Amino acid sequence: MTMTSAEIRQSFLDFFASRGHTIVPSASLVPDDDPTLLFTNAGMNQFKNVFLGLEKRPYTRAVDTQKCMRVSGKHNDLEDVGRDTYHHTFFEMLGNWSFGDYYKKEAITWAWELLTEVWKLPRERLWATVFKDERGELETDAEAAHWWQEVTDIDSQHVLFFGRKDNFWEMGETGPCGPCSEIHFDRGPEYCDKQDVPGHVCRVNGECGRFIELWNLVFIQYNRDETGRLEPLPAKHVDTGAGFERLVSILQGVDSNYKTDLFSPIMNRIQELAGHSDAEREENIVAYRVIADHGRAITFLIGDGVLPGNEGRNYVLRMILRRAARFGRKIGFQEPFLAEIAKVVIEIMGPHFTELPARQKFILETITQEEKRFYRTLDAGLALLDEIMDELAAAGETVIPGKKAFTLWSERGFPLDLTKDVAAERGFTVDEDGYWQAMEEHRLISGAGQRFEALGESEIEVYSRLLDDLRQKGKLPPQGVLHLYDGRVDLDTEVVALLKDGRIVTKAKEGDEVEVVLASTPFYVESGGQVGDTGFIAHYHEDEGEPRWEVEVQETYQPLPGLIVHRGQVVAGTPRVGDEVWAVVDYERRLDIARNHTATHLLHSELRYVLGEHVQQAGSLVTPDRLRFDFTHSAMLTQDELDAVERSVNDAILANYPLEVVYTDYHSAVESGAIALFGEKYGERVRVVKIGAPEKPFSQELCGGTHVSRTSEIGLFRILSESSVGAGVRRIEAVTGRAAQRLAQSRLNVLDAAAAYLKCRPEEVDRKVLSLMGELQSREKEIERLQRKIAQRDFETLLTQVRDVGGVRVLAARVEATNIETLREMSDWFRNRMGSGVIVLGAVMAGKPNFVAAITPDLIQRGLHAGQLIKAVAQVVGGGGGGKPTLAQAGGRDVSRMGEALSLVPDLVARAVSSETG
RNA sequence: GGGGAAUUAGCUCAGUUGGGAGAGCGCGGGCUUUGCAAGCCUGAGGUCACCGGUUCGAGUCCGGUAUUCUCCA
Repeated sequence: MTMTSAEIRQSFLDFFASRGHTIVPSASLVPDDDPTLLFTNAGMNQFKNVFLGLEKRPYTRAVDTQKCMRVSGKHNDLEDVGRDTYHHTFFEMLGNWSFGDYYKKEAITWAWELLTEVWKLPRERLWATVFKDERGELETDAEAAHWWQEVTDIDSQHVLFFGRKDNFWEMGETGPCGPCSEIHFDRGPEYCDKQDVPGHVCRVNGECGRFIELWNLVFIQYNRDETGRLEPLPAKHVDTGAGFERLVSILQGVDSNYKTDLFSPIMNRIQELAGHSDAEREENIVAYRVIADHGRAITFLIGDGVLPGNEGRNYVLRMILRRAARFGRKIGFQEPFLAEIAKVVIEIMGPHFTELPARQKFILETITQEEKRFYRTLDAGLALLDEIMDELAAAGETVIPGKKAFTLWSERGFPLDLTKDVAAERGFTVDEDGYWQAMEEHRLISGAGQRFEALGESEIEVYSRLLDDLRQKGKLPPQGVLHLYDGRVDLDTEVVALLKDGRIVTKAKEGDEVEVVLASTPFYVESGGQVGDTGFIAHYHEDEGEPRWEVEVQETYQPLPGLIVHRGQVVAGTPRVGDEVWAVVDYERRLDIARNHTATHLLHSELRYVLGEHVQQAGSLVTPDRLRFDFTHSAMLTQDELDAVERSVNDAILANYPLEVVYTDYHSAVESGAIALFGEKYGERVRVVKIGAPEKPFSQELCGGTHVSRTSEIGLFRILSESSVGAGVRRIEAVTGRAAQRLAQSRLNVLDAAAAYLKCRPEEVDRKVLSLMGELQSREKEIERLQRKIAQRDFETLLTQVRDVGGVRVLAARVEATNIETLREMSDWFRNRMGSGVIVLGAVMAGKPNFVAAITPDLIQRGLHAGQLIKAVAQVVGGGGGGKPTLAQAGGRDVSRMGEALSLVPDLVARAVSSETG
């Protein structure tokens, strides 16, 4: 009786739960607070700070299945996915963890027990590896080897020793590390894919597919310092990882991950959609695998709040999605189909990863939208490719240069295989060598940019040591600084630490910039988009009205969980560690922030009501002055929509809904309909802010921020702007309360003033302005008409100055004109009237001389050229010019010599004409 | 983080050594038709993304910024 994948996952979690482990939910695929990492790529990511000793958890034993993505680097290459049966972009990593609790004995015992007794894998097919340094520098892991023999009934011949590459695990250049012990499974000789290689012998850590690694038990016992030395750790940890998909394939007895029940429903759905026979499915198996694998990846990524975009992780998502779409096209899909694949993924994985069904509509819409975008770029690329081929065909070529093909790819995202296909239809080929050469050049130029830079660890270490120290001395409770911001704005407490210029000090003096750590604090710490509080920390002596010392707090932040730091300036006295203080928040400012924050929730709720449930928060900023709310929506909001949203928010304010804050656990909160945000990390206990009647809340969100107690306190809500942040994300900025009142007042004052100037009622200002603008426009036209009339009159008198130069009618004159267009127009009249001739007109515009020269086409053949003519004229006034043979213009600097310049024209014409005849 | 491309009328886009800002669709008015689809005539609509530089002169050349697209890491 084979187990389903869901049963296997659950049995893993249950097995360790029954041995004192806390079942921990998978962390998001988007690592928070770790800029060195594009995606969560291993089970230990979320515990990294625990291993580093920077963070404490309420448990010492944990078990989980972690969502992981590997798209580049040593572990995986996107291009390989689909070619074999076991590489994936998205996968689950099962793990059990000990944080300074049990160690090698238990880890080995339980792993063996689970594999052989619960999952009933035959022990004769299991192998274990243990660390033995090939350089002899590090200690052999005799302890692990001992326990393998002692607590398991593994065949003693099946315990092997391997060196650093396979059995020593390090997190990075420095940090926690240690030996590991791997468990391998022998799938049998029929799985060997190297049988035709001479001299090949199947073995553990060999080249072939017969032995595969099932489970890695890492024993963290050292810390590697900057000099590369290994220091034994006081607390030893266990970090294990078992690739879930591979495990399922073994337990279900299939030879490919894609044949497990994690993938086969997806593969079947692809076949159904494509209308393929079984033979056709086998022919296109690589495409099937790619679509199935990538389908899972994109579903989970979007489920964790990643949107397709053009940089960083957003770009990776787009790349994976488009790769899947491309393979889909290859096997015959003509329109977006990936949402159908995602539906199956959600069906399979939804029961355990509940964020998927909760976000289903959004996930599917996002996928289809991006797929459509991709089809559009393909269309654009096709048009461009056609153009390129047209040009080549005209030149008698049939090979598309590699560089052109690469440009299609790098600028339009148009893939090479498609270029080849389309080219072949018209009998063209592609210079692939040139393509790869261009790709290499591009890679060198753009890939030379540095990688992500690691954060300054030293700063963190100062805080980390400080926090440990304060806890040990009992200055702070185990959970750290008490954060008592909820519902209060002041409290009495004690200074437990002071920092100046990043160093721990015992006192500070007036004027110093300091960081103050208090035993408890009423200051809200920047979080969830809400800015931190400002205010004062002051030390009073009994019965004295004035404080002995006072610090003006400008910023509060949390460098580590449990540690809250107030940064500010000492405005009076000398603060000392140990002083009793009164910490008080700037109340008015806190209230302004609360108004904006509550209004943000109302806005979120109304946007979903007005625009639809696809609206998801994509970011927010709440300050005392204004609020900014980013959300997913594909189109610009119309004025009607904005009006509707603004009106509904104000209606909700007027309804004077009460607010209620409740603490509950994450799952029941989400189940009762509370909105949780993408990419946010929530603990088990969450804070829910409900607006409206408690039994039927108007809005409920998981939120740690500060709020008003009834909506009417918000006052007025007014949208300032609506704009775009990126593809599919819009931004609304708005004000409330005092800021809205100030805005309304100043706007109305301006309106009143405008009405007074216009001598009309404020309600009529827009109409009045429109009619004035209309009038202004018609007057401008009238002026233009009159100017033309004057010009025409001047032109008539000019005609009397036409001279005959060698049989050519020539007119050179200075006129009054305010723009170059008038000069051109006059030259048109001249040409129309004379039929044949040369005209050069000059006028002063903005204090500088300008010229236009025009020559009728018949005279061009006699060697005349307006451009050359005017160049010579302009030289006299210190300028230059040029143009076409028939029409040219020029400018200069010296107004006083304009007459002289124009007087040259007859001679110049005469010379040009005579050189032609002579 | 880096490379490349794009940004011109409400929309889709032309604009080739720097020298008259254009087309199609859409919109307004008029004509034709029994009516409709349409056709004909005519009109309005532009800070050529923004800022700076070169030049007598910049949609066009150079530098920077913003936004969008795209590739590499």
